[in-house]
Amino acid sequence: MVTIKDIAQIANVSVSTVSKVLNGKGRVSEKKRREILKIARDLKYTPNYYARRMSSRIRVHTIGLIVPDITNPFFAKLARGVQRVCGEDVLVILMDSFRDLEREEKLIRKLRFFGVDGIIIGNSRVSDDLVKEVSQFLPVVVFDKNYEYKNVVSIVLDNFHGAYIATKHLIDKGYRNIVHIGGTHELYVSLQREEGYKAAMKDHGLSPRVYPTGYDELKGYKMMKRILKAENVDGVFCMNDLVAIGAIRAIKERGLKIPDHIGVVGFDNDEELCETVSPSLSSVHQPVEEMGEAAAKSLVDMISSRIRVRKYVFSPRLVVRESSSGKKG
Amino acid sequence: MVTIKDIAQIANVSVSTVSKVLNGKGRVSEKKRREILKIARDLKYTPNYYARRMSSRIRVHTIGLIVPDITNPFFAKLARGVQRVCGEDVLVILMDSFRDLEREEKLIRKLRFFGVDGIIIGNSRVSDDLVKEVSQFLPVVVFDKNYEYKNVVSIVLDNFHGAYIATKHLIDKGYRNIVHIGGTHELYVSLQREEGYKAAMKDHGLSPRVYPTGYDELKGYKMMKRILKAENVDGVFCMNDLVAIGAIRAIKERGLKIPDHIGVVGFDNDEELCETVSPSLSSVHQPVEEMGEAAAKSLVDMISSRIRVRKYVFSPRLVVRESSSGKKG
DNA sequence: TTCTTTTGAGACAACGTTTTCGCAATATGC
DNA sequence: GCATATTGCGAAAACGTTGTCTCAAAAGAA
Repeated sequence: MVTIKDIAQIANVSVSTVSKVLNGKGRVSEKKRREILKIARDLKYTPNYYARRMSSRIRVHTIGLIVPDITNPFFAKLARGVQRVCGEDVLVILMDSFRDLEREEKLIRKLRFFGVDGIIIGNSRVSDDLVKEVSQFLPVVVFDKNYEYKNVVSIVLDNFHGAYIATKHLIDKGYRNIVHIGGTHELYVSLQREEGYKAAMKDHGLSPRVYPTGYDELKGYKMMKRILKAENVDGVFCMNDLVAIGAIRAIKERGLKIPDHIGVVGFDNDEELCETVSPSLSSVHQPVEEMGEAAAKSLVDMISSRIRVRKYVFSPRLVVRESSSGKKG
Repeated sequence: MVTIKDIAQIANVSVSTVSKVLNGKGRVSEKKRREILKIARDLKYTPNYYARRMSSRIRVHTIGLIVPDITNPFFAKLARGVQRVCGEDVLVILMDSFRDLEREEKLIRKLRFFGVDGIIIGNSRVSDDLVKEVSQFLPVVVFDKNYEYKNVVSIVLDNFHGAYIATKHLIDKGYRNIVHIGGTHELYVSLQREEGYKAAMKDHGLSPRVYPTGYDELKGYKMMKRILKAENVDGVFCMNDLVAIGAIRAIKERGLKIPDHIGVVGFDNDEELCETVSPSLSSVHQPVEEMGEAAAKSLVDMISSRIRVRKYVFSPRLVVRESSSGKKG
């Protein structure tokens, strides 16, 4: 590798002079400046980041982003948002923990070991202890959860509101017997969505019925099948799109029409999924990319210890498609 | 930050001794060893990666992975594969170029600037010049393209074979008037898939008909519409799943039944997509994760200058679903 | 006891930069 | 022509490690 020394030797100057020229600092004569620049170019010199980082105040920030599953469009979008704000001076190290919490812990330590300047944790299931520990050393951004630790910023979606507008939309479209297929409450968001649903139902004089289950297509399918057997339903608000897709399958199998007999609304608005399924699925959209952007920005703010916001709250909006376009008959 | 010096001071020893203990090298008395280890733990010492990397032979490798769109399941899976092989001693820096070739170039330079030890380029549209330039400094892995440069490894899928078995499958299922909705040939793979299709058709005494278009759902939809107007078709082999989804939409709109009247097969086997669309879509599966794994492994091999393979060829397999289950009537 | 070997530990250079300081040489002001 | 200000450049320390080399002390062999 060609170093600053090599350049200095060829140009017959000291390393300090070369460094000054390369960084545009200090005073160097125009003549030498040109000469040194030319040599550097000819030699295809690239500064050694590691050395540079050692000797000076860092000017380039590295931030680590850990997601439980990069294959999940939600996290892919998050990653996009984070990367979008990162110009020349920020490097994002993206890591996939494969939904394995133990691996996630390891990765976080690995990031620390590799000397990142801050960490964004995409998984809301991460343990509080870990967040506490890491935030002692580095600024941290987390999602969907509030922390009171210094050095931690929370980015949350107003899940309550999202669930509320989704439910209200079904009511407005004429559906009345609306159930909610929700999650078990180990995910904080599932609780919030449930509450939003309940509030909307109550505000309109309807009685809420919640069916907790898991978060994937199969869980949604099975639960919907059970519900159809058990009671009279004409509307379903699901805690996410996957569950909704499962529910749709169950409803179709039963010979019922969507949206004529039953209206369905999901959550997350995974476009690919929502547009592909038939009928296309209405869903609550999270501004995921924007949330990722906010995460990166606030992390950089913390790193350079500028103003610090403790919490960002984003508002969801409803994307209406065929699956909830109104009851008939 | 706590450094080795701090530990040395507290333990009343020299930095060299601390370093030896921490690295398990050299001879240190059991008593001091314990003492130093304890202090390091209490102080939550983390070695400075940058300093370490400067002074010694590197033991930890960083590899950069650039993908055009992390939101695309294909590249997300690739990223998974790459990350799967990376244990303690390898760090993956994943970057999304947002389908912007200029940005991609910048990112590659950025990676070089950040001192990665090798680069995996996920985008087969990358310019040859860039690959050439980068490979002068770093080992590079590319996909779907062959290079003769030293320091470059190619990982390719046998697209010809994939297209061949997909087409043959349609023929075996009783379809005869099979068309191919392909890509424009700026993507090398599109050419290969087209050739595979043609070969299968000719081998069975059928005449191939190729309709080149783009790579997304809308392009597939429009082209299929045109085809249905223009000629008598009972089978479609599409260059990817997105195009196939578009074709399915056009076919359904026309009032034709899949697979009864027309059989459809896609390429890439994006499970989420293929299983969600109705009828579910048969598709040629690429072992993407395995390819990512191979990429990472061979890159690490090159970095540590062990044996070097110039090219890896992977075989696709067909996943049969409803959309091609046989012609009726 | 005396000589040799082993053990434990510190001093110091090196890695490639940046940055501060000092000092000549030149330019400026009177 | 002298004092002062400015400019151009290099020497050297520092960043946190690792690794080599040296050396004293302890242990072993005679």
